Amino acid sequence: MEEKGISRAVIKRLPRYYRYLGELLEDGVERISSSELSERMKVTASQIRQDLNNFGGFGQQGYGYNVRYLYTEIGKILGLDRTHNMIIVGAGNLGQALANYAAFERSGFKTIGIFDINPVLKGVSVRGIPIRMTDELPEFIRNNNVEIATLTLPKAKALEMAKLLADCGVKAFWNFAHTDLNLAMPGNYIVENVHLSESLMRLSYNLTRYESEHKQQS
Amino acid sequence: MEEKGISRAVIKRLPRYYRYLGELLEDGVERISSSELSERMKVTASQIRQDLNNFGGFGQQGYGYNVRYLYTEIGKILGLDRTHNMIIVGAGNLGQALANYAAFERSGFKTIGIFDINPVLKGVSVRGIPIRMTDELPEFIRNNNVEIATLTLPKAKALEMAKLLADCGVKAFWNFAHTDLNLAMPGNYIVENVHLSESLMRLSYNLTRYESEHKQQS
DNA sequence: TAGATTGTTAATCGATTAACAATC
DNA sequence: TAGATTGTTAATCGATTAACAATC
Repeated sequence: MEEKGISRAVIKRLPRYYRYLGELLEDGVERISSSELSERMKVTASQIRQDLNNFGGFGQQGYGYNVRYLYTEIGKILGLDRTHNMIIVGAGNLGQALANYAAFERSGFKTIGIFDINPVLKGVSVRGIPIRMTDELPEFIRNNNVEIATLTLPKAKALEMAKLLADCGVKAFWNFAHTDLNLAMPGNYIVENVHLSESLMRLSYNLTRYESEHKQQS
Repeated sequence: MEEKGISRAVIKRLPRYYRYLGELLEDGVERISSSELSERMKVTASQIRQDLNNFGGFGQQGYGYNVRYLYTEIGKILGLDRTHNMIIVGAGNLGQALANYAAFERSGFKTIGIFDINPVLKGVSVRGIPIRMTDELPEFIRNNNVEIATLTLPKAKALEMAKLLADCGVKAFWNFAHTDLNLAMPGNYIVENVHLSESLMRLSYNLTRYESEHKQQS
């Protein structure tokens, strides 16, 4: 099961396969063929088979794929077969919303700390987790196995904070700040950017096109 | 300036150009060449020129691009030259966090209503906007020009709600529910999915690969 | 065995990069 | 004018789809 040189496009699709397989599992479906799955997901059966075969032969000729097995295997590939300790840096609205979102925990992403610079928030609890001051970060990371740092702080402070965290040994960043952290970080780190405003702009682009095509409006 | 058949890949990059140009503008940079911009953004100059030329010749040979002009033009393409009225359906943590996020408003996305089914939230205000009950939605949409509906509600209720909103005339959906709304909606609608859990899984995938490559850990 | 469906190779398509003539 | 840099065509690269032999 040597995985190397898997294309970004394939990786991007994996979580979606995982979601669909989870739903099939909930529905009690035991087996599924690539063509059945392709119909549900609106992708080609060819693509499904190509994608999965990057990681190994999970199917069986003449039968298809066992849903539970495939679900489990994709889960392993995605690293969902174990717990990842996460901290949230920036306890504003978005940071607190993410901390409150229990579904991540079910997938193994455990929020073990929330940090902010605002002294007003000191000691305030979110889902049982007290908000700590950012100056406590180095010690906290030393005493806890922090794998992922979620950055929900203003762009101006995000890079500096990421560098500090990197120095403390954090390897992975889930970045909500409006900046390309991956380009600015010296060294080898995992950065996943979530740029909500860019998502909204794409929506706006498509809406604008749509409206100019259907201008039967008043 | 006929725009048609612009590839999804190009559209995905547009907001990023817009962001970088905005920063250049803030820094007082007047003109920039594709090669200078390519260095900052870590893409090829060729790609920048190709991308921009999908929409028109914004540059000048021997000079480059005027930052302010290009910024404005891309803004127009993205539909940021006017206001878009938005409602948020689902006033949980994420819905409230998005409502509180003032930066969207600066880009022209104006939250004019927040809705939930939970009677406890009735009348609670978020950034001056009272949370209304979802049964008021049809009338609200009739009386207000609602272009975009942000869906921050559980997956189980998202599709039903989207259909109701569509019937009321809402054309665009910013969907945070864990479901592929675009595939499930009958008819022609604009759907932009934000699947945070899938983003986190991609992070986890990359982290897992990274750790298995650097297993000098205890 | 016959039928079904995978795994995989080959063909196609689309997106990115390179090159350069046009032109400011 | 000479130098710079675009706009655009051509070449390359990578990703998707089609086809089919392998095999359950």
